[in-house]
Order: sequence, then structure tokens, then C-alpha cells
Amino acid sequence: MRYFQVLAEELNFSRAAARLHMAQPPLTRQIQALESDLGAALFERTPRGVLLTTAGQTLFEEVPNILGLVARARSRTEQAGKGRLGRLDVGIFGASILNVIPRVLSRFRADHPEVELFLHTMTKAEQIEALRERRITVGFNRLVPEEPDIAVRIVLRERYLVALPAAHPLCAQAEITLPDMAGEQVILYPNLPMAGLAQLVIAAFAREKVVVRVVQQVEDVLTSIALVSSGFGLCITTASAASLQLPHVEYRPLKSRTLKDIDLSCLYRRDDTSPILREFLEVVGRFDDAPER
Amino acid sequence: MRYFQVLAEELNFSRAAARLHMAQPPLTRQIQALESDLGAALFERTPRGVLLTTAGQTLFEEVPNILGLVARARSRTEQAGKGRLGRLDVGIFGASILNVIPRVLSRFRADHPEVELFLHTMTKAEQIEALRERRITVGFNRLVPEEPDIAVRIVLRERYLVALPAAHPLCAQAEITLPDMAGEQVILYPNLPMAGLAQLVIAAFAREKVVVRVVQQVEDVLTSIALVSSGFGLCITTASAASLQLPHVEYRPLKSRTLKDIDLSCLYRRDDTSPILREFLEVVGRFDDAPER
DNA sequence: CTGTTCGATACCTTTTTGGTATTGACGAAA
DNA sequence: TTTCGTCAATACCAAAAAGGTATCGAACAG
Repeated sequence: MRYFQVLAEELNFSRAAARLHMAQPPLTRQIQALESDLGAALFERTPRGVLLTTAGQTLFEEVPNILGLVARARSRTEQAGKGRLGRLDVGIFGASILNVIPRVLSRFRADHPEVELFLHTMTKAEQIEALRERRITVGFNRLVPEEPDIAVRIVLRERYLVALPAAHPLCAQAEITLPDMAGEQVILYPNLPMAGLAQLVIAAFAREKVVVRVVQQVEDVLTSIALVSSGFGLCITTASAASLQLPHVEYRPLKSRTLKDIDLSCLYRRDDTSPILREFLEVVGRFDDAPER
Repeated sequence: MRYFQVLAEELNFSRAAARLHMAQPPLTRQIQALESDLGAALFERTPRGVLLTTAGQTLFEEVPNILGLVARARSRTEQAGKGRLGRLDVGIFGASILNVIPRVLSRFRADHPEVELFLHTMTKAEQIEALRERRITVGFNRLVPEEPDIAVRIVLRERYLVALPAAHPLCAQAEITLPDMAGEQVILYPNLPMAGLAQLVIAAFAREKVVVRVVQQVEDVLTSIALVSSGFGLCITTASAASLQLPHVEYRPLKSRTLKDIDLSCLYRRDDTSPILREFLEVVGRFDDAPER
């Protein structure tokens, strides 16, 4: 096809052959083969070169479209092979939309504008199931259990914070310990059916033998902090949640041996070799450098 | 590309190879070559077949477009090679639009709906020049001179007719001879610069030694017959002109040894091998069979 | 009439492609 | 657990396709 195109431009076998870095006879033969394949003369041979026949003109009009489409397919496939084109389905959990993950995603999007991002809110268990069924490529969660087929990479470790009503006496302290909270009303948001932050907090109170009054009917961070804001009680949460700037809510670091840091991890199929995932993990890996708020 | 497409459909090397009428190993190698050429894995090999990677899916979306365009180019080129697609520029002269040529053209159009027809009104000399310069592919005219590079094919021979005003005494005759017209006012439409029907008529009167009064300032048949209609004089014309049904005009066959039949020919480059011309001449050739009005 | 410029042909070499036999990996069934 | 079947990959060979050199014959220009 390229042979035909060049010859149609040059209208001279020898010159066309030179442009194609080949000798003239093979070009002659290739064109003859093409003509006999199509069952139509494409060129009219004259003593001083060749002319396009009607059929040749017709083909000549079509060739650029075809070569253009081939080039496009080539480039798109190469881009897709480099993880710069395609789609990425990401599993997230309620609180993860707060701070880190949007920043990771927006940085990935900036580097890979042709990759479509789809976010799916799901629980930890749902994420693992969705990964197995390839409905998502990567998930974000905390306290991810070990699974043989799922790889887990820690994105960052955050400090625990205590969210408390502005009027509360503990606001006077720079840091708060678990025993400080004895007898307080504590709001938890359990991540059923898998063990999560809530279970960890309960265990920590038990280990340090601190008795608190627990309210568990809440399902997400936002509601928890809203309850804190209305003076309903305290809440142990993570640094990410501090970006929720609700009125009358103060955050203080939690000081505890048993509750030190909590990880935020991303998880993906161990056998997934997709270049988009590779690129995404690369962006996640670079995230340490980012300024942390 | 077809290999890729079939494999992407079958997702199994052996089955794809069977559909392609080839063995499995060469298919494996071709796909490997394609992958290394694109620098991207297109398939993920699993123990029970293959899966499309993101890059493979991307390519798979493009392939039908490309193959479709190739098929289209193929078919259009083949059609053009058979003279069923393209354009045909036809040179005609004033009177030729009257009877035969429209019927030839409409029959050609019916058989070759994808060929665009362009009609150019030009004189005999202009037609020959335009043929030489390839501005037209075929021309229609009468009394075409022999030229080495121009082929001439007679389309039909027509009788001469005399057009005369309805009130004229000669209308009583079934046929009219040249001597019958002695002393009459005769209208001619000379086809300058080349000799045409007018010159032939003048020569015939001279040969038969009949003296008539000639009016030559007219340039086309329509005007001539209009003059006849207004009783201005007689006019020698061809059977084709009889389709001009102007009021008060009667047509009678001309009976003469010197003016017997006049040809209508089509002319084209002797070296033109274009399939559209070939098809057109084929239609012209079949024209004898047509009912003549 | 001669030299030049075309594309076409003949003949050979290289490259590419396809076929056969076999391997190695994995999973299902005994 | 072993064996069998299925899968893609590899090694090796044969066939086909493509390219290169030399040369031809036709058509023009000088």
C-alpha cells in the first residue's frame, strides 16, 4: 500500500523506488501483483513515466484514510501498552474520599489524561471480591487482611486523632490519651463485615482497661463528626478526617501505645500485569514526596 | 491484522489457527512479532487460552474500522476498474441534445449509476482539442474528419429531412428533391470553423446545379426551425431534429443521390484504455437494438 | 542515428512465512 | 497423587515471498 502511494505521488517507478529505498524491478513486480489482485489497472504506463488510471485515482483517494487509521490504531495501542490510555476502576471506601485518595487520583489523572477513572464506593470485603472478579483494578482501604492472590501496598501511615466538641474540657490538652477518655461517650463507625478501625479502637480501650460508653449505630465518618459537632460525644478518627472542618469540632492527636498509626493501603491482584495499574502504582509510590496536610 | 482479529475473537491460539487455515506455531510467532513491533503485550496467556490486555482491547476496537476501510477501498477500486465508478466527461454539440444522445446517456446512466456524467457543449474542433487534452473522454459529432490519434465510431445514420412551413405548397409531396427547392429561401446553420452539414448541403445544391437563396447567419438548429416555423424559409436538417415539434413546421424526407444519409459518430482517444470509456462504447454499440423514434 | 530514459523481464539471493515435531506448564479426572 | 489432556512456546526444516543485479526493448531528444 505504501508502495502504491509513493508511486502515485512520484508517477515514476525509479524515483518511487529510490524513495522507498529499494530497486525498481521489485517495485514494478509489487505493483503488478497489486493490479492483478484487484483485477484493475492502476497505472497507465507511458514512455516518460506513469499516469493514474481512474481505478488508481479511486484507490489513491482511499489510501490516506487507511494509513491514517492504521497510524491511529498503532499509536493508541502503544499508548494503551504504556498505561496512558484506557480505563481504571478504583474501589474506595467512604472516608477515603477525604484527603489522600483524591490527591493521588488527581495526580494520576494529570499524568495520564487519556485514562478514564471510575470510582466505586465499596466495603473492604466488596473490594476484594471485585478485584477477584476484575470489576475493579485497584482498591483503597485500611487494615487489609493478607490474601494469597491480593497484593497490598501501604500508601501512607496516619496518626489517630480525637475529634471533640469545642466546649469539651479535654480541648485544653495538646494531646489526649485513652484513659483521658474514660467515661466519655465515644462514637464509632464500624466497617462491617470485616474488622476495621472501630474494632481496633474497642480492643485498645479493652487492653488499656478504660471504660467508655460506645455508640455504634453510625455508619460513616461524616455522620460521626457531625455528631461530635453537635456535642454528642467524642470520636477517634484519622488524620485524613481533619480536612472535615465542621463547626465546634476540635482535633487533638491521640497518644497511645496500642493505637499508634493506622495505614492506608491500596490493594490489587498479584497477577495483574496491566500497564495502567503499573503506572498507577508508580504514582502512588511517588506520593511520599507530596506535602502532607 | 486478520490474525490478530481472529485470535481476539477466539481467545485460543489453536482454534484461531484452525479458522485461519494454518498451524498454531506460526500464528503464535506472528502475534509475538506484532506485539514486539507495537512494544505492547496484546494478549495475556493463561493455561486455558488467552485474554485481551488493555492494549489488545484498544487495538481490537480499531481493527474493524481499518479492515472495513480496506474492503471499501478494494471494492471501489475494483468497481472503478470495471468502469462502474468514476466520472465521464462527454463533449456534445448543439443539436445532439435532441434525440439520440440523451437516450444513449440515460441508458448508460441506468447501467452505471455510480459514474458521474459531465456534459460539455463544444464544437467539433473544440471536442478534438479537448480529447487531446483529456478534458473530455468521448465526444459526439457528425462528419468527423480522420485524425491519427482519434478513433471514430458511427453511432447511427439518419435520413435528411426538409423542414418546411405548414402553409408551403411542397407539403403536398411525400418526399422532396433538391430541384424541388429551386428558388426557395434555405436556412443553414454552419458549424464553423470545421466543415459540417451546411457545407455539405451547399455542395449538393451546387453539384445538382440547383440555385437557392441561402441564409447563413443562423447558428443552431433550434433557431433554424424557429425561422421555418415563422414561414421564413426551408431548412435541410436531420431526422433527430424532427423531435422538435414546433407549430406550423412539417418534415418531409429528402430524396437525393448526393445527400443520402448523415452519420452521428462518437469520437475518443485511440490510446484511451479507460474502462469507463470501454463500458460507454459498449452501451453505444448496443444502441442499434433500441427502438428509434 | 545515437544516447538517454523509461518500465519490463530473467535470473539469482535473501528474508519471511508456514509446517511438523516436540516441550513444558497447568489443570482436571482417576 | 498420578496421569492425561489441553494449552502456548520452541526448535528445526521447507516453501513462498520479496528484494537485488543485469539486461532488454520502446520511445523520445539531440
